[in-house]
Amino acid sequence: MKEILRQVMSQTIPIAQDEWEAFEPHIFTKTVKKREQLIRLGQISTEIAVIIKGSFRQYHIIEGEEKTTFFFFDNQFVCNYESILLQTPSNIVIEAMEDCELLYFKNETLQRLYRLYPKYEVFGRLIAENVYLCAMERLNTFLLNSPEGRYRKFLEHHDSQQILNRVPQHYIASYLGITPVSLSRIRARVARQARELA
Amino acid sequence: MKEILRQVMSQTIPIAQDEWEAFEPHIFTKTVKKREQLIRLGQISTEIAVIIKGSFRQYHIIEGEEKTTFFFFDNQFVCNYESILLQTPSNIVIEAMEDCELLYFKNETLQRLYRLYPKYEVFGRLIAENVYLCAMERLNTFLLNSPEGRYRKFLEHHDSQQILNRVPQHYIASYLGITPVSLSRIRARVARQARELA
DNA sequence: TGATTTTCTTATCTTAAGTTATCGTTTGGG
DNA sequence: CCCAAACGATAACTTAAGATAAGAAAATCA
Repeated sequence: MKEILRQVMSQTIPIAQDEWEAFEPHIFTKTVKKREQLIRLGQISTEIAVIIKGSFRQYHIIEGEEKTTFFFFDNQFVCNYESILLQTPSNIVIEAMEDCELLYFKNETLQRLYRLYPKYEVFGRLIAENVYLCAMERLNTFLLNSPEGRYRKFLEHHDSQQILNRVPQHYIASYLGITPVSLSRIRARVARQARELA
Repeated sequence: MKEILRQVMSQTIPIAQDEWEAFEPHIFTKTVKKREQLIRLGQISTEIAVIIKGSFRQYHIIEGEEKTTFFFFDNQFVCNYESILLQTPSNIVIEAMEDCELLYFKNETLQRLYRLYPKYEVFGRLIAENVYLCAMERLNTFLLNSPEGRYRKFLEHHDSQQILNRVPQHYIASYLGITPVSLSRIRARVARQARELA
């Protein structure tokens, strides 16, 4: 089971046996039931997890409203990266959308590995670089596309599978920075245009 | 002069004398005239620069239109981080808004330092983490605020000084993801509301 | 300096998103 | 199994942003 984490990590950089053995004992498992919160408001994050099974959404609470800003799926890391990096209280909630199984480890474990094995420092950098690239790609969809354009891109990117069928539509609307009503209209418009083409 | 780079770097992590001496000979200076391009479309980036004096804007070209997506000012790093990380041709232009003086070094120099001194690897990670946090903060203004809200935040954040007086307004509009006309209206609205309060 | 270009504002019109409400449908809990 | 709550589509209305154009002010430059 823990091997899954090693596999996920190996997507960025291969981990040697001795490096893995230093890490392995500090990896634990956890299950989170649907609607349970993995990250709570105001809590300083200390753990980094990988999703074995299930999915999460991240949301801000703005004037009493939940604004869904991110999704996490199988084989992805979940954590409040900002809270971990800055050691500040979380301004977001991360909540299970399905029953989930996780592997997790303490950030202090990672920090220790940074000092013991240069490889992990490289790993840490590659993760940060990767996460940056994702954030920029997302930011660009806002800078360069209209709401309808964002929805179309979203469809291309997450083609039917994963997200689309597992995530309530009003969460997706929030993710795209629009209201549920607006997304519903955009969907109708896009579907109509597709029909007219055929 | 090169000391400025050391100071900027020291904001993330202190650089020891021997570490600095390994780096220093590989730092060069460059001047860029207003409207000259530091990063060109399609070019694979190899250099990382720090602005001693002046400012740049970054833009995409979408259907013949320039969409300004970022600004760079004094004491900031300028580079096409994405192109450097992925070794892909640049899909953006970075252009001087004023006559600029720069320090710069080759990415390969940094890569070599990564291998020679663990400290630089840490530096690389901290930069990536930092840049990620900035991207997220920017993304959140789109997810959580309306165009008017984004303009208000922008005002708070860059309070009169720096940007506001050095940057043409239609670049700022683009940066906020709206048209120049729309920004002009928002400004009129905000100004009117401020007057009504007084 | 004078001419040209760029920049910003303003107005009009169009389009699309926000708001609120209604109505089936689905989901989930008791 | 039933009831309440959540969800999605749709409609009516309001609000604001996009597109286009015109004119004034500022910056550029020859």
